[in-house]
Amino acid sequence: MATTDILKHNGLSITESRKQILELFVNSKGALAHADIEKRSSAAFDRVTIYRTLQTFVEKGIIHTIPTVDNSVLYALCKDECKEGHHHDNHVHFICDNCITTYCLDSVTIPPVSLPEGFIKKQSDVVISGICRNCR
Amino acid sequence: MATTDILKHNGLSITESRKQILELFVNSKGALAHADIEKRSSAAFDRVTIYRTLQTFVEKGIIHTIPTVDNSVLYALCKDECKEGHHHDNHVHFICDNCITTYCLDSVTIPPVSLPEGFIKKQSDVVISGICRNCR
DNA sequence: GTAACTGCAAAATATTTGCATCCTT
DNA sequence: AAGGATGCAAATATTTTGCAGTTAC
Repeated sequence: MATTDILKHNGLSITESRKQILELFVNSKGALAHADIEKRSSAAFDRVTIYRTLQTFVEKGIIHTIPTVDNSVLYALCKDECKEGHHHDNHVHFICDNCITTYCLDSVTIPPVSLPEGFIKKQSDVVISGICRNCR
Repeated sequence: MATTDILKHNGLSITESRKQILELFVNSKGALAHADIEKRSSAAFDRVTIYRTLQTFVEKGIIHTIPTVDNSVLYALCKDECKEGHHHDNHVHFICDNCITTYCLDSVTIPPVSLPEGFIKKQSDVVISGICRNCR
C-alpha cells in the first residue's frame, strides 16, 4: 500500500513530512528511533515535526512503540490488525546485539503465558535479543 | 539478605545512599523508576547520586532495567542467578495499567519461542500489561 | 476559506560531566 | 592516608508547548 493511501485511510492529510517519514518505515526492515528519522530523512524536518508526526502515527495505529531495556524509544510499522486506539501487537521483537537493528518478527506468535491468580492480561510484548540473520 | 551484605558481596563500599536505595528495592513489590526513588527516599539524595547509584547497581548485576513501551526506565532487583555482566532475567514482567506498578513474576517461566532461521537468541524479555491482583 | 500542519522559539525535563569535598576502608 | 562516593554547578540532551505563518482539502 502506498504511503498516501495509508495516510488517507487514517483520515490524515497528506503532507511531505508524513509521506517521507512513513516511507522510511515502509522501506526499513527494522524499527526506527527518533534520531534515525532525523538523520535519514532527506529533507530536514524540524525535530518537533518528527515528534508530532510519530505521535500522530502511534495514535492512529500506523506505528507502535517497542519496549527496550535501554531507555531508547523505538517505533515500527503496525500490521493491518492494528486499529486506532487498540493495538494488536502480539508479535515478537528481535534486537540484534551486533547491528542494533530491531526486527518485528510477525511470523512468530507469542505462546500463551499463564499468569498467577488475579492478574488479567491485556497485551503482551516479547523482546528477544541476540544475533540476527545478517550478522552471523 | 541484608542490604549491607548485598553491597559487600559486590565489592561496593557501604554508604547511606546505597543502603537506602537498595532498601527501597528490597521492600518494593514492583519495579522502581528514578522518580520513585527520588520521592520515596527519606533522606534527600542528590539526583545525580541516584543516577550513579542505579548505574552502579546495574553494572554489578544487583538490579536490572525493565523494557517498557513508553519511554520510562524502570529498575528491579535481580535474582541470585544474575551475575556481574551477565544477566539471567528470564522472567516475566507485568505492568498494571491501573496502578502502574510493575511486578517481576519470577514464578512464571517464559515458554520457548522458536525464531526464524538465522536468528540466535541470547536473552528474552516478556512484558505483559493488564490489571493486577490488587486492582481488580 | 477553514482547519489542520509546520517551523521557530522557548520552556520544561531528563541525563551527563567536572570538580572540590567528604566518607569508607 | 588513599581511593572512592557524594553534592553542587553547569553542560547536554530530550521532549513539550505556544504561537504565527503556511498548506491541504
